[in-house]
Amino acid sequence: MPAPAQTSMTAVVAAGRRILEQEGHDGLTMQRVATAVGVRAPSLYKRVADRGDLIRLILEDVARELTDDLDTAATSGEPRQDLRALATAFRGFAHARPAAYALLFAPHTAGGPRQGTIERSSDAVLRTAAALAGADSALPAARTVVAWAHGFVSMELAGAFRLGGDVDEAWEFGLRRLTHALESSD
Amino acid sequence: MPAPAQTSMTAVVAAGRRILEQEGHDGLTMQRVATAVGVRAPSLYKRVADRGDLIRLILEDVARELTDDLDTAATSGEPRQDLRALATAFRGFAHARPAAYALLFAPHTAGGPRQGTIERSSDAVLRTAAALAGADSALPAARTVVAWAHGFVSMELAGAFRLGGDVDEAWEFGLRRLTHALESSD
DNA sequence: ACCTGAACACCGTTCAAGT
DNA sequence: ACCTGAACACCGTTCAAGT
Repeated sequence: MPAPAQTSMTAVVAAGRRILEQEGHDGLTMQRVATAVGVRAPSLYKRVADRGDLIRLILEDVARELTDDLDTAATSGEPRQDLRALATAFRGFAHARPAAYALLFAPHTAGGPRQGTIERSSDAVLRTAAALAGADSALPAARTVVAWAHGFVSMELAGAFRLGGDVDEAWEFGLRRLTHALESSD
Repeated sequence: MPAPAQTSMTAVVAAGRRILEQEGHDGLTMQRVATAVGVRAPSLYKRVADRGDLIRLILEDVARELTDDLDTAATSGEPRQDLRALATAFRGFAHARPAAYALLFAPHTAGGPRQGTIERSSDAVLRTAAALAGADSALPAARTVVAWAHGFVSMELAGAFRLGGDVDEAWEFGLRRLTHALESSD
């Protein structure tokens, strides 16, 4: 006689995301997730392989959301404006979901996101980089701007800017100079 | 009758660094450190307050080492060459000690490095940034280049560059363009 | 088919007892 | 003064037993 399902993979992942953001990576325990969806911890193993698998599923979910934000942002058709919109959306996402963001760029113990997820998330940035720096330099140009944006935001979130000064001003400075740097040929 | 000391804070921190690099952050357990220095786990609490404190001590040690590397690198007096040397030293450190590097830029649960450590580590980059971008823009310019370098290296170490292409070429591209971008006034 | 309690092998940390 | 075993409150995970 089958026992009725009390939860679902979708609910488990959603609860995981909520707990990740509220309690941090270390607070994301199987027991807490289980309680949140109304079962005991062992039952979670009917939905996910293990904690690493749950984290990977959360990761895919977060990546999809960031990709949607970026795709929505880069629509002006004017490359410099698109780059600014992409950077702003990127930073906004990180500020709104710091723990999810950190997870996205953390070294992945178990495989990380699937290749398709990576490609889809890179698309808008690559298009804008190509428009600014030329098709031949699109990949290194995209890597330069993403490296800058990720480095800036992750240092900001980690509290690494501790010499005073205006952090927003440094962001604007970097964005302005980088935009210019990608445009100019060397 | 005092029991003879079997270890020291210095030895505990050194063992911690070795284990961190070999076993990763999660493998850095009190039990493993204790075994490495020849005592049982409870004895470590005579040397460090708790695991967070041990991590903070390791962090200070790692920061001092990176700072020394950077100070040694930026000595040519020619700003563009110094920037290249700083970037190369920074990336080299991260490649040689990936786990220590990740710790350095991770959000710090317990306080993080002391302010003096931060200031000393920023010095060489700030001087070079001032020489390139002018004293008024030194801080945002330094933040831009460190954000780029950290973002690049951390993505590289996390395996986030998964669209093929030459990663070294992207590093060179970014360094060249950024150097130029910091020099040009806006 | 899914859920559960019990169990196992780990953690970090505390503390009384030894020397 | 430092070291130790025992203990506590947690983890993730497995599994036999329930429905």
